[in-house]
Amino acid sequence: MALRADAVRNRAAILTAASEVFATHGPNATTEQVAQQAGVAVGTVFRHFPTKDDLLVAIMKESLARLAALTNESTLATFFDAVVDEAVRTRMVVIALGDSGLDIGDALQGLTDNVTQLLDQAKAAGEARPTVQVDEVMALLTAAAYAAQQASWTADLRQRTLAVILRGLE
Amino acid sequence: MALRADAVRNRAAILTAASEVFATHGPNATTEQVAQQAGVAVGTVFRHFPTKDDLLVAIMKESLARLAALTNESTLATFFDAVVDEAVRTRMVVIALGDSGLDIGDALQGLTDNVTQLLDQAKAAGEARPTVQVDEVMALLTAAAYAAQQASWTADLRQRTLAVILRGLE
DNA sequence: GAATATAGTGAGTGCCCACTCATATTTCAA
DNA sequence: TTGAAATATGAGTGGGCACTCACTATATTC
Repeated sequence: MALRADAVRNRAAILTAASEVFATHGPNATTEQVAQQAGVAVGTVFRHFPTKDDLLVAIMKESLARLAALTNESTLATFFDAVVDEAVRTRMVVIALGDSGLDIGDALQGLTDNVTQLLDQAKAAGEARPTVQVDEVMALLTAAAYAAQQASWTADLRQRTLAVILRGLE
Repeated sequence: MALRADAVRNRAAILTAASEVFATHGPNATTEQVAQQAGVAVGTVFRHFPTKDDLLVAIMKESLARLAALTNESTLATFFDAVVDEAVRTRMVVIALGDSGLDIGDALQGLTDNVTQLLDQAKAAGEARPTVQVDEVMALLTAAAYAAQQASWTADLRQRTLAVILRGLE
């Protein structure tokens, strides 16, 4: 057998709790806080994720996977929106897309692959000029995600800022 | 009199040291590291800047002031470049432009004022459409500064990414 | 060149937090 | 049902780091 029933349950609870706690208090939130939110002792958290960084990596990968899954049903424009949404909600993608020193290379690569397809479609639809490369798009996604974190961002400012970027890609 | 000669000297040394240390090791660098780099004891650092945050605020303000001074001799395009430069060099502007919880509101306001003028000039020169507002520009500056921090950014990627943003403003 | 205020020193203090481990509890196979 | 393997528990440990303070050193004033 693989994993005891309670272990499965707790692992899930910890991941959920970690998402909420880190989203609310940022990556400096305590492992203790996560444990409490999950209704579990600290030791349990560390059994499942030997390191706080492991926990961070886990939820960042979840986040990236969620975004990668979205590319199927998105245009470049709606995807930018989705990334910003996710960034605001989880506060983690930003670090993920960015340079965090954490090892999420593979998940990032997966996302990049999907964005490449999205970009190709956009080019075909005349929404992106042919000379645009994926790395620019990834860079702009990171940038948008980060900037969107500002407390001062209204829905309006967000819309206008993304509009500038999208117009720039055309 | 205001400040003893050695105090003036040390204060300057501490600021310089702090810039270097934080630029190299990020904002989590130790106050002890700063002291060493400045050739001074920790106590001295704390005499001048009662809090580590005070020190961070001080060098961020320097950075922002440096940028504000640049707006006179810049176009919108060269200013974007300058901001990215400063971001890469100091690693601090990013936090400054962003939402750090630190109190730099006034310095940010000063910068915003200058950028407003820059934007007006750009509009007059036909380099920015009249509907663009300053807050978008500030947001895009923040975004660019952050994205530029990625280790993976080559000069080429940077040029292409900024080009997209600038084209979007037109 | 004292006298006094001002500044510098750095070992020490307390706090926070990631991580451990001896012990208690739960699951599950037989 | 039972017992051994897997998990959970949470008080404790260690280390890092911001910040202090009793004391020493230096600058300035007259």
